[in-house]
Amino acid sequence: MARKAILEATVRLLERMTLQNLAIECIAREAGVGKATIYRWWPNKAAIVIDAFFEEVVPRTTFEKAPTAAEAIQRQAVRIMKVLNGRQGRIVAQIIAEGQNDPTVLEYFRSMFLRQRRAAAGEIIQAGIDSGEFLADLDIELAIDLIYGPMWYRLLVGHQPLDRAFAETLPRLATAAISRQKHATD
Amino acid sequence: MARKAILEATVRLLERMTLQNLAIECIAREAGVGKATIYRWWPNKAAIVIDAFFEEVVPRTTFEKAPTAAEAIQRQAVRIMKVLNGRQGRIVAQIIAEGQNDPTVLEYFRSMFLRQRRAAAGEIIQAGIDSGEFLADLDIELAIDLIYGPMWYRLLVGHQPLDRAFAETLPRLATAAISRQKHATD
Amino acid sequence: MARKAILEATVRLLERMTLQNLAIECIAREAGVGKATIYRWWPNKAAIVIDAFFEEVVPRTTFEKAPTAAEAIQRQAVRIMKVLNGRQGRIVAQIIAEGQNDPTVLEYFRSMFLRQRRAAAGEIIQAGIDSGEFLADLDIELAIDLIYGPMWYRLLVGHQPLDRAFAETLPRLATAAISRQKHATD
Amino acid sequence: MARKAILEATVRLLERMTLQNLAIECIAREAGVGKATIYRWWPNKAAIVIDAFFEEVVPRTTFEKAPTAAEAIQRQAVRIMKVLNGRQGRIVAQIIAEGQNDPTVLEYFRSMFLRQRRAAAGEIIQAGIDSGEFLADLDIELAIDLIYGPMWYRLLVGHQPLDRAFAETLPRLATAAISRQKHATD
DNA sequence: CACTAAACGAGACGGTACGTCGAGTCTTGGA
DNA sequence: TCCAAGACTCGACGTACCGTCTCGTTTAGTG
Repeated sequence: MARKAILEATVRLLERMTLQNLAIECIAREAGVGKATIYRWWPNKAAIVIDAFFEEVVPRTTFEKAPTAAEAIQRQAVRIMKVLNGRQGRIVAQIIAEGQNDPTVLEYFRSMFLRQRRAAAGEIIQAGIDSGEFLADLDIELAIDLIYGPMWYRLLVGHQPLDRAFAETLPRLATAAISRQKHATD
Repeated sequence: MARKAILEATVRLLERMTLQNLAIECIAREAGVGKATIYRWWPNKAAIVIDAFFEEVVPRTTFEKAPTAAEAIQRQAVRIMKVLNGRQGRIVAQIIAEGQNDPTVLEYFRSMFLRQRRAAAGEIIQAGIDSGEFLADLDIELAIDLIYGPMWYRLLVGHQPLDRAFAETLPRLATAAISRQKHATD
Repeated sequence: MARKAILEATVRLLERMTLQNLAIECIAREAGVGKATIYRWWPNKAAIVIDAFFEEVVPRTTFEKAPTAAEAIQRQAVRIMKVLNGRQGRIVAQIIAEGQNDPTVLEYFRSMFLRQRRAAAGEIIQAGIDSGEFLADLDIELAIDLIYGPMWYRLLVGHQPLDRAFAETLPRLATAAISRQKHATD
Repeated sequence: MARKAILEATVRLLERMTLQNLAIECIAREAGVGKATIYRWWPNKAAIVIDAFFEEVVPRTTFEKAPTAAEAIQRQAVRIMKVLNGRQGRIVAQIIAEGQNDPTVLEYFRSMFLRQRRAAAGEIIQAGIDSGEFLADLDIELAIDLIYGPMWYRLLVGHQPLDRAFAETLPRLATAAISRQKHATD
């Protein structure tokens, strides 16, 4: 099957070059495949990369059990940050970059990557609300953005590192913001 | 001066097309200028756009006086969000996108745009710390990211709108997280 | 039978496009046939066209009786010219064009189309020689070329039209050249 | 100048391959030139070949002085046939072939190659008419076709060789057809 | 009458070339 | 002397067909 060869070639090439420089002709050559075959199956470069990325690279990082919702979030955040901090983070960043010029890329990225993760995070937060740990009238979407937004910000703008200190302090502050205790004193 | 004609042409063209599609040949034609002249003055497309953007477009949005630091942040956040939500937001997003493939673009963007804004925000937060409004041991950089990160996240990933509700709730939650009161009950 | 569908599709397509533009994929689609089936039966495009052309289109124009050989030639020339002057002429021209790059096409064309016609013309001329109408030592092949060459020349090069005046004057001059004495003294 | 390199490369390549197989990419590579440069100056392959052919290859074969018009034609015919019989003949044949699918090619060919030659031949014939050697009411265009048509016919259809016998007998017969009286009856 | 083998449609596949676009460099002619 | 104008090489784009090659699926012909 050509599909597999193409995705593997893409992964191989992404280790050496950026998505921007990654020509479709390059993938075709590396995979030993005709360009037409690629265009038959994918509408654009980013779609290939997203497929390649998520079929072969991404570990399906999920939330693990934890005593409190805040604790679960904390652990997940550390794990996600580790991923974003490496080569995979660079790839995701470039997919988002590509998406700024092509809304379908962004949509594809959201549906392949973001949706599940945000849904999972949403469940944890909902559980926290139900247990009285988090604010009752919390906007869940906003809560998720509060936790993960700063990570993406640093990943994409690069003004500060995605280091261990950040990985630990950020979710602590963010979960504090949405906890009931804080609301009582507000 | 050719420089001015080029920047003006760039601004004019950016109203009609994306940074990605904006060819240097296009700018040269629009400005009535030789391509070589452009290359003499700027290393790449994004540099032109950043110059054009910040010389002619961006209003130097600053913090206004407010009774509390939280209040000042709140107002500034609303104002920034309005900018990001329009055409200028799309341009900034595309500059950041360009930056994913070229670190110098990102660095140029940070030094031209981000640095001052973050410094200004930092001063407000520092004032809040000094007045006892915010946590004494606060990591200022992280505090700034907590406030603005979610905005950039939504701007760049587009999973949720940058609407009025978001503009008001986000800074409230974020400043709550860094306020002393919350720390006391934690 | 697929063969018939293919030839009919070819004829149909040739009414709309040139042989050059006639893709085998096109024929396959139009005929509702797999490409492999076409390749099973014909070595190349021109072979299909020649078959299609001679099975379905060409009327087997033959010489009719006439009082003199010159007269027979005259009538046949007029009839042939009429054929060459229309769509069929264009197709033949394109077959010959195709033949410039593939000798087998040319050979196939000669054996399918030219041979019989030249043989028939040769018989008439031979009869004219035998009857003393034409020169005794006449090179028959050359005589045929003298009569038909100018027609093909105009068909293929298009510098002058294949009109009625040409159709009548050409064979008169040509047969005069090969007659023992000139007919009209002009 | 790129133009020269392109034409030279074309000539070089035509010694190894047919016009049909001659890809523009090939010419560009051989000439060390960008494809765009070729497209800037020529509308299609055949136009390049025609230019290349007539700038660098074709000797400007002209009529030489001769005692009679028939004699002048005879000599010129032999010379032309020599040219058509070799590699140059193959190239011209392929240009005409190309022309069957693109009228502009044919027109370009006529204006670059045919026009002058036919005009020169026309002058000789006119001189023959004026001197009383040829028929007074002769259609000159047709006369030219009568002489050269058979050559092109053989060149393009290949049913008979363009040999010495043909080269000598053809113009003799053809000029006889247009003479006021037959010379020798041979 | 069932079974097999061929011929078949559909279309994926690796290729080659197409004609276009823009990048970034280099040359020229007029102001 | 400077610079617009634009020619130049280069490389990738996305498309069109090429001719080859599986795939099932008809469809005959034979056993």
